Amino acid sequence: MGRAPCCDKANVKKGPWSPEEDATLKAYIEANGTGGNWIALPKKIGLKRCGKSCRLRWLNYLRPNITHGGFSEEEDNIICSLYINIGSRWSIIAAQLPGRTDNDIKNYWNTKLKKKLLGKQRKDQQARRATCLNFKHEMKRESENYPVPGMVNQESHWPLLQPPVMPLQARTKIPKIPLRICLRYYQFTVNDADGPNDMFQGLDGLQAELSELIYSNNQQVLDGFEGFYGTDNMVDGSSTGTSSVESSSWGDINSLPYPQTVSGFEACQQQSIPQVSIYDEPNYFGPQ
DNA sequence: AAGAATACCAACCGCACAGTC
DNA sequence: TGACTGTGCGGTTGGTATTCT
Repeated sequence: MGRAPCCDKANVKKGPWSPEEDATLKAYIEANGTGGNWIALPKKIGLKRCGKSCRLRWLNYLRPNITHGGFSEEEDNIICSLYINIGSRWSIIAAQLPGRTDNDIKNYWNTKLKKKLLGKQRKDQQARRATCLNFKHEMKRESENYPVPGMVNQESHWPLLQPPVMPLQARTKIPKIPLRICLRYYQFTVNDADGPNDMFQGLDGLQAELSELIYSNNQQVLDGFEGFYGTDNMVDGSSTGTSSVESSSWGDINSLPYPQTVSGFEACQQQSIPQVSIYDEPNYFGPQ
């Protein structure tokens, strides 16, 4: 037996909201608030709408101080960085952009930003490939002149080719990392990227938890890439499921799996990210 | 000018979580 | 402790607008 539906589907209107419905809902909420019960609200004000639909309409459209469209470069960078670090947690990303809704950001990402980044990523990758090839040729010449004893497989020493943007379809299969950890990791990798980081000092439990989650997460990220792009871009055996990531430790930040995945977005990372203090946001650091 | 293809975005759906009883 | 319920979230859908051929 499934869960009872939240409303009587047969007697509920669907589709676009009329200006009258908008006005009714807006007027009521502005005067009385939601009353803490969205399910009961439409009945109370005579709207033939599902409570969830009312909530969505209010949050995404009727709520004061909503900005639609016209995303700035700075907002692009914030979205990009947060997406890379915490994935499709749109509500969290929206919380960092005053006036933006999660739905807006989600739509913006899916329709524009993703394509924009993919285009840039392709360009960057081509450039990197060219640089890498030149470097290989030089090294080859060098090694012919000065062979390195004991170096069997030089391939493993070439710089990593950065994987492209994670396809959404693949990402959806990734288990969610707890919010508390996502946010701290975001702070850790983005806000503190420039200097020595002591965020995890005294947080051994969190560190271990994150390490484990990031690792398992990354395995699936890699699997996703493999499936989507083939194994050509995979490096040092990661396509077989035994990546170098396995030996990642927190002792060396460069060995973290996420920054490797992330670093293809230098363009984003190098932009100055505002020091958003997620910790100040009561919604996110309530009792966890 | 018209039909097809693509882009955009509002809204829906279903799941997970948290609170309550 | 487990069932029930409201809420929030994220993925997806479908209608409309715009661009392309």
